[in-house]
Amino acid sequence: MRNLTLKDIAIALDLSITTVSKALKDYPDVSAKTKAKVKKYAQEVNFTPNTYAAYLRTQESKIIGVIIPRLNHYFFSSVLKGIMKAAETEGYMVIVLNSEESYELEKKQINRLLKQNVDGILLSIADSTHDTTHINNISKQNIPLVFFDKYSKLSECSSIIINDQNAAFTAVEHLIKRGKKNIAHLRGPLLPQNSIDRFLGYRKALEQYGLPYRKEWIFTCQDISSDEGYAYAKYILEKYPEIDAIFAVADMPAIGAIKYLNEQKVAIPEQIAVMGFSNWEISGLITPALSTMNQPGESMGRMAFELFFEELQLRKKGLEIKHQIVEVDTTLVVRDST
Amino acid sequence: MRNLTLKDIAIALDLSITTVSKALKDYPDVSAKTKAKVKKYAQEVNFTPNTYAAYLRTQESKIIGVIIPRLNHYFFSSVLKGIMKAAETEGYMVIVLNSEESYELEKKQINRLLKQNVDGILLSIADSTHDTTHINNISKQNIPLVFFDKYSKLSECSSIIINDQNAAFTAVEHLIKRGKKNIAHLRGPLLPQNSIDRFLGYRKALEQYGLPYRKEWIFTCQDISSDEGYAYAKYILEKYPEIDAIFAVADMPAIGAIKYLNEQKVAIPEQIAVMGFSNWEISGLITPALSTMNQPGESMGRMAFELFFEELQLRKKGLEIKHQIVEVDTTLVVRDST
DNA sequence: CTTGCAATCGAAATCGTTTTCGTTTTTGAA
DNA sequence: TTCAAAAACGAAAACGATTTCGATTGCAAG
Repeated sequence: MRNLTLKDIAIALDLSITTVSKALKDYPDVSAKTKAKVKKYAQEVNFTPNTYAAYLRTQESKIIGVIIPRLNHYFFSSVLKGIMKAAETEGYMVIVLNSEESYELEKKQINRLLKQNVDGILLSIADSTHDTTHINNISKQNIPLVFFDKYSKLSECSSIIINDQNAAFTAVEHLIKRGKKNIAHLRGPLLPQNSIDRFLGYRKALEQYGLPYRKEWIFTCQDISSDEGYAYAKYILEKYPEIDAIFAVADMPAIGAIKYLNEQKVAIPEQIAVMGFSNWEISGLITPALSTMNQPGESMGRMAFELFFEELQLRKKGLEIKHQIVEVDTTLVVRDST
Repeated sequence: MRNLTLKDIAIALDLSITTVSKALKDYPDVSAKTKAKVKKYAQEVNFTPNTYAAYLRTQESKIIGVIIPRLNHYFFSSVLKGIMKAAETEGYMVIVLNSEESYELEKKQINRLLKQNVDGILLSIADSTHDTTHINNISKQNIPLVFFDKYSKLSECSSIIINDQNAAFTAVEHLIKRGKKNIAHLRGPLLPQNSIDRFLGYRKALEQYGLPYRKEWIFTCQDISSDEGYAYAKYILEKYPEIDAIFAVADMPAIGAIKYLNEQKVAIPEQIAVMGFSNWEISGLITPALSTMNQPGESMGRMAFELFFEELQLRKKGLEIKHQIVEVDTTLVVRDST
């Protein structure tokens, strides 16, 4: 039982393939009567045109590609969910690829998508990506590219991001307002822009409130893992007992830190407050519940798709494409850890 | 800069399209010299055949579809990761769709994939799926279907699953060996087989160790959420203070229960032990760390793809297809909550 | 009864690859 | 030198949809 074709319908209704095709696409040179007949029949037999065959003429695959740096990761899978939901409403399929935060793999996955002739690429760049020539290849193939969350300032294209610096500022400001004066920062890797911006927001808050910035209180989480948070909390407690708050680049290291502090029966937030970033589902469920900055993954995903879709329409109409950089609001979520 | 075609190569090397195509596919009626020349050039210009055009002849899209009931869910996104990695090694792309545990949406997504002419479908059925006619449509289209984790006994096809009943038995047995005698069960919804089997495993363990089975100690988590675990823990503490252990159908309800017990300063595991199921990344990070049954998501994903791939090879060769049901081992992970 | 003009319809080319089958070239033996 | 067989290549037809452009029909005006 294979899928039906235009030919099947044409034979059944004693029409030409051409007329059937045109009737279904509301061409003006098909009579209303014929259109109705064809549409009714197509509906009955549940006909939809073969997308691969259509691609050959239209060069539109109705498939987009999404490259994600981490898959089993609450924030990114939320974004993915938003992308998929939005894509569905416009009849697009989503091919998902994983870069595993690796520059090499990211390059490879981009090439795979270009070879696949997807209609667009949604990308969150890997932590280890240090140049963007592979990304610029996408523009050469003339297909829309949209960044979400992790972007590159070197490539000019539409992006859906948060203001990491402001969000980090708000987070650290919150710790300061809680009376904390010696605030450590578990920062992310050195390359990605969001990791840099969060660090800058942290430093700006210290400055603005007249607190000293101490380089040795910055700890780099290469993998942004809970293990690193755990290990750094141990180190902090032993080496810098004066530290009274930790601002982590993400929820995972924060949760790792809390894990260690709990084991050592350190009072949270009284002795050490802990602040995360992203608002993972789990962050409200640990004890004490983690204060964090909420980053609306699903709606970021939806908007990423919409940016792609708008750009595609402009391209189809041959209009000038104006890249949009959309900043989504983050919100402070105060729980028990601060 | 569009992608190159066979025609471009043919012109460049002054050959026919036919010969180029055959050279690249190692047909015997092309001379070794020509083959070498064509392959070298194709390599240089980084040629790969257009998959959509190839589909038209071969009816192979080199795309598979995966339908997942929940996306931002550690276990399922781990499975997805495994599927994608395996697919990549065989040159397959993966279209991901979300059923949101909804029967209606699952039906719709299956139809979308059939219309897309994917080469196979990997499916974990939704909790609310109560009949399987939509699933049987897949076999009618004659494309391979593989279940992972949540399967249906009504549809005969290859599956990669765990032995939920045995795993649940092991979990409850562990609680009993810890000296617990009044064990409640936060079960999953009524329909899905895994939820039923875990319940049966629970009951079997009670029986085998001579503990009474009490119907009122079974609590149903419709959404398998932490909120439900939280609420049931409250209810249990108030209504059945004699209960000394909780076995949850999944980690999330278990974590919710622990959240409440922590708030009430209930000693875990002394007063009440808590056992989860799945071994989410987070379950080792909460306090107290959650004991659970490990369910190897990523390798289940890999194996699901392999089952699809094997079946595809058999179909291509016209051989008889034998459906395989593969049971993956689960392991008891003992942490601090039991 | 023509002629002109809409209104409808359909033939055919096209997209890029695969594959069948026929054509040309080469080779080796007579 | 000739001829048959083997080796190497290419023409052309598919796959299914889209779209251009030409063909047909119907109808009203001249």
